[in-house]
Amino acid sequence: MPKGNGGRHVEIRLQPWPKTIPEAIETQRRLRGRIRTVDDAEHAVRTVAGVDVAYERDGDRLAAAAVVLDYASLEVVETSTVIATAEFPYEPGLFAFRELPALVEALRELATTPDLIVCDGHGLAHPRRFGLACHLGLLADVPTFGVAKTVFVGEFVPPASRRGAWSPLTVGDEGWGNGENIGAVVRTRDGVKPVFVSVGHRISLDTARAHTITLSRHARLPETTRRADHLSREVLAGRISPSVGR
DNA sequence: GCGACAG
DNA sequence: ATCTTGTCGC
Repeated sequence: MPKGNGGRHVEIRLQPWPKTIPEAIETQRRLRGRIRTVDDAEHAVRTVAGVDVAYERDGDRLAAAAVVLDYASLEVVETSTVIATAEFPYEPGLFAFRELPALVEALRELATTPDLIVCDGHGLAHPRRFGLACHLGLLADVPTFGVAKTVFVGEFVPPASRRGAWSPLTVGDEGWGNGENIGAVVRTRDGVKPVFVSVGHRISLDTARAHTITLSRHARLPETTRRADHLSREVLAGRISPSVGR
């Protein structure tokens, strides 16, 4: 019965977490088939969470933050932060294996299960169609999508300069419109650089794009990632104590 | 072979 | 991601 709302805690298990590049790639290939790119039957989104990780310039300490907002007011409802150590090197295409352990820890500490999670990075717009947003969506079994600041894979035509304008992000398209659509290049504010939106899990691209516009009411990036980004940096800097770790 | 490469 | 001053514009 507790689907989305009213749920108690985000339940996630990491199972044997990959330690090597080959293992990580194999894990993505094994899990990508489970991704669902359609909206859930129930649409109501009352709470939305943003997640992000801040890194120490030298050393391997990191701070992960999960911020839950009330979708309608964009007011903070709850936050959770974790100080941890980076166990996986940054590798383009495998960056979920570096950030997810800490993010999952932070999500577990939340008292409520958000109806949606917005990730800082790509979902399907990934070399193997399994970016961080897809991976987190599957592990948490919560609707997710990613909003990245730069393109990773795919081609696109710059969208018009007005807020709301967008163009498809495609791959395998040599100019004849026969490629596959892996995301959307969205202009969240008039005249700013566009962001790259792609589905994570249990959501459609159209819905993810609509949420991106709604959540980017005050800036180029969604309020969710802005809040999570800021909080993770404050915790890493020691100006705010983490709810987990020390 | 060479360069590119989410954060 | 992180390192960095000033600067242009609403």
